[in-house]
Amino acid sequence: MSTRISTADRIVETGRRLFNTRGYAGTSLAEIAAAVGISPGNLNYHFPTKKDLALRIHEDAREVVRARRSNRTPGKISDDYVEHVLFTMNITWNNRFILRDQMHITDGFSSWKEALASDFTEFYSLFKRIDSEGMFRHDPKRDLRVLTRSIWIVGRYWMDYLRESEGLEEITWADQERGIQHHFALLLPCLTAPARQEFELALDRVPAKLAEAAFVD
Amino acid sequence: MSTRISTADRIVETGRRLFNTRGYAGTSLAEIAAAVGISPGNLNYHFPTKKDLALRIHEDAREVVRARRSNRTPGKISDDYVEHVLFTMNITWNNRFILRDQMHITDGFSSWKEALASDFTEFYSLFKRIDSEGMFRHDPKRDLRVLTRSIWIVGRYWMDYLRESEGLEEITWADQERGIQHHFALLLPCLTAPARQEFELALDRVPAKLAEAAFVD
Amino acid sequence: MSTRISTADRIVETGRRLFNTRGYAGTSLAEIAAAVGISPGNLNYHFPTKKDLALRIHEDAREVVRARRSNRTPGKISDDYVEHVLFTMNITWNNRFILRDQMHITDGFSSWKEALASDFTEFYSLFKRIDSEGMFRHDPKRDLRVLTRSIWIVGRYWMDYLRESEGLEEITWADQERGIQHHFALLLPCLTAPARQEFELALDRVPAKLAEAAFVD
Amino acid sequence: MSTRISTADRIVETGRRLFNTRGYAGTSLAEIAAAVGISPGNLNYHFPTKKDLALRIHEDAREVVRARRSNRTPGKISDDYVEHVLFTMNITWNNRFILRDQMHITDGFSSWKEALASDFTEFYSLFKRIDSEGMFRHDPKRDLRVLTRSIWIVGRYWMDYLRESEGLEEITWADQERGIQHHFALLLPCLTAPARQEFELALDRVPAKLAEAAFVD
DNA sequence: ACTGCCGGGACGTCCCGTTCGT
DNA sequence: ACGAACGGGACGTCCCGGCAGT
Repeated sequence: MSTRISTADRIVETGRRLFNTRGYAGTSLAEIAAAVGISPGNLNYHFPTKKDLALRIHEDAREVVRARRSNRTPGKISDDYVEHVLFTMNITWNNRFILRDQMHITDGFSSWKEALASDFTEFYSLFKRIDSEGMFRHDPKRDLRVLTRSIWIVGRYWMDYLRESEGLEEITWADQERGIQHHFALLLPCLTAPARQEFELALDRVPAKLAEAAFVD
Repeated sequence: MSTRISTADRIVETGRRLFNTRGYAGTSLAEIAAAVGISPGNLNYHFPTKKDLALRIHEDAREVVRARRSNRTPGKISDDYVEHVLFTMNITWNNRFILRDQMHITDGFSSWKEALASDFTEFYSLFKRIDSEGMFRHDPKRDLRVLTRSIWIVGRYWMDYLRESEGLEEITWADQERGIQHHFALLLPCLTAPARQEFELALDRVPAKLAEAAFVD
Repeated sequence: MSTRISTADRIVETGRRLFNTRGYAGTSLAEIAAAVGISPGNLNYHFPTKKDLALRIHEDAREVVRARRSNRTPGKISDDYVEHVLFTMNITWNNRFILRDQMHITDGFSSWKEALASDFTEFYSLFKRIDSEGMFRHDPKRDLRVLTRSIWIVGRYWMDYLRESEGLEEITWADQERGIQHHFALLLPCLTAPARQEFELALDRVPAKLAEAAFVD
Repeated sequence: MSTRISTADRIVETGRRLFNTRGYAGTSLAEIAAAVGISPGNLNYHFPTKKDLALRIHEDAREVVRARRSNRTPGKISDDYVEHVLFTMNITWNNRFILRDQMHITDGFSSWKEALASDFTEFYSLFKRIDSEGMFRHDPKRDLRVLTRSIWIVGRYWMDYLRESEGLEEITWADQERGIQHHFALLLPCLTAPARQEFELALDRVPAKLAEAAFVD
């Protein structure tokens, strides 16, 4: 509520934004300091090393993931599904430099890989709920794990696709909605008719929940 | 024909490999020169500028795309499909730095984005062939373009997924085969029973064609 | 009298120790503050400038010299001799950075050179006492001043020798005793037999006086 | 003979001179580059690291010591003695920063301590020659090793003494001659009358040999 | 075609000294 | 008296690009 933000947080925010758009190696600390409006010396006071700043951004992101996981109460499967997809898309987009520039900041970032893994696990449990609720059409050949991973990949890389192939730098709600629809294009053919309807309705219920999403940029 | 490779080509190969693994900004010309086994001055003789080298790599990649497109004769839809997926996975993986480090080398690389776009167009035409051959199960709600794009994304980012989530740096045939299977996990639920069988058989016919794929690393 | 040491004094002690071991230019104020357990800002409150701290250390050392000179009552020549050597060895070792790093802190340190000079003068007067008491063997070629200076140098640099050639960082009483013995190896050949005995006995009387020496580290 | 000196050697010479006068930590690479008349970038080409430069200077000095040791033919004991003292004084003076600034460049410099040790060993063997030639006056209490070390210290630190106590920065022949005389003030009282005369004459024979000494500054 | 050498500049890091608030 | 935060500047390192020589 307070408009006063600590210098350290302003650095973290600016750093995350610049690292995302210009890359980790392509962003100089001088640029960050200038963008924040502080001196390079002061930046060094808060984050002695460039990697320290990256690690802090990384930990903040992990904290957001942890906070969501503990504060969440399960609801309708379709709502949970949409919420999960939106959250994953956003958190990965807002911290995309971490994965993109892994090679420069390898040490200490292994946990982010684990974050991806646990995100997939959570996504997979949603599919098992769908299955246990009998919403899948009968298909003896279906490998649920493979199907889940394929669809998960679409969610993970949807925004990268937008940036690379469509040249976007700013993400709007419409972009996210398209992401959900591309999800559904894969999921819905596997569902029974009532289940399809249920999931399509879930998308309409989303905007009201949008505020809960971890929107940063 | 000759086993002797020109210095320029060795530079291009080494540069592509290092740019991919260490990033464009994270790779110094001195590193490339050392990896090739030549002096930095000599590298400068062949490529006056770092960006010149990147542009050359880029053009070589485009040339590979062009060559495939002109030398290709349509075959069975299922075979063409598998071949296309493999080609796209490889060409994008082998030149992933171009998209990843767009921000540093913006000028002259827009054409690579167009290459991706035309690749999608080609992929989309395959789906239209599948449709015209009546292989799709009936589904009035299907948006073919959206479905195509979703599945295309899985192919485009499959290897990025392997690197990020599974930590792979070297790609084997098994990894590519899994990529195809994740494709099929999405495509097959939309097909009629005979079409499914046809596509599953196509995968078995692949290894013989592997040599055609643009394998580099 | 109180066991409570003022912050300023703790800074002076820590600074002297660090300047000696790591060098003046090689010791940052942040390191000193951390070693003392205070904030850099507080250090700046007590000593506005790095050189101010160095000057304070310097003055404290000079004060020790002055205090000894005024509180001292002459005794036996041999006892006075040993006491002087010990004092000189210690005071120069404990403040060795002052001479070593002269070049960085030239202003205001000329007086320390004068302190050395007057120390030599005092040492020389001891030799004149030895001479006037008829303890020197007859030697027409002896230049008393040159002899004095040579022996003085051994005392001045004994501990530097220990550090450089023997790698010592901590000085024990045994090390100082060896210093005295190396003194005697030069002095005794010039003395008469009874004088030699007298000086050798003086060394045994030392430990009781040890507390008087300016032991700091 | 040639007036053309390689850039690397000019850097080494200038670096040694500046490190000696201003200290290792107190000399910036920019200063050295400016003094040599080259760009900072070029300096980095020849010596990637400041420590690399220091190590090179160090090795050059060790090489001088090795060269002298292998090219030397023993002569009169008195001449050898004077030659050794002069050489040691010069080599330590010309590279005094190495010992003074040990703390900043600890790694890889342990060999210099060994150089000091072997220099002392050589000096000690001279004393044993003096002894075996019956030049020492009879003295049952003499500990030859202790005497040798005491006198060695005077030689090792004579020039440091000149700088610290007499404020010298440039060394002349007169300064070195005084160093020898201070040596003799300690050595001669231990010698027989003819031996004293022999050693005193040796000093007069020196200037002709001066060119052989490793004079650098 | 290839090398050694070089200049200029940028970046990450460090450090000193100051100020504000308690 | 003390600490958190800050500004400005310097230093070591690195890197790109160029040029003379062969």
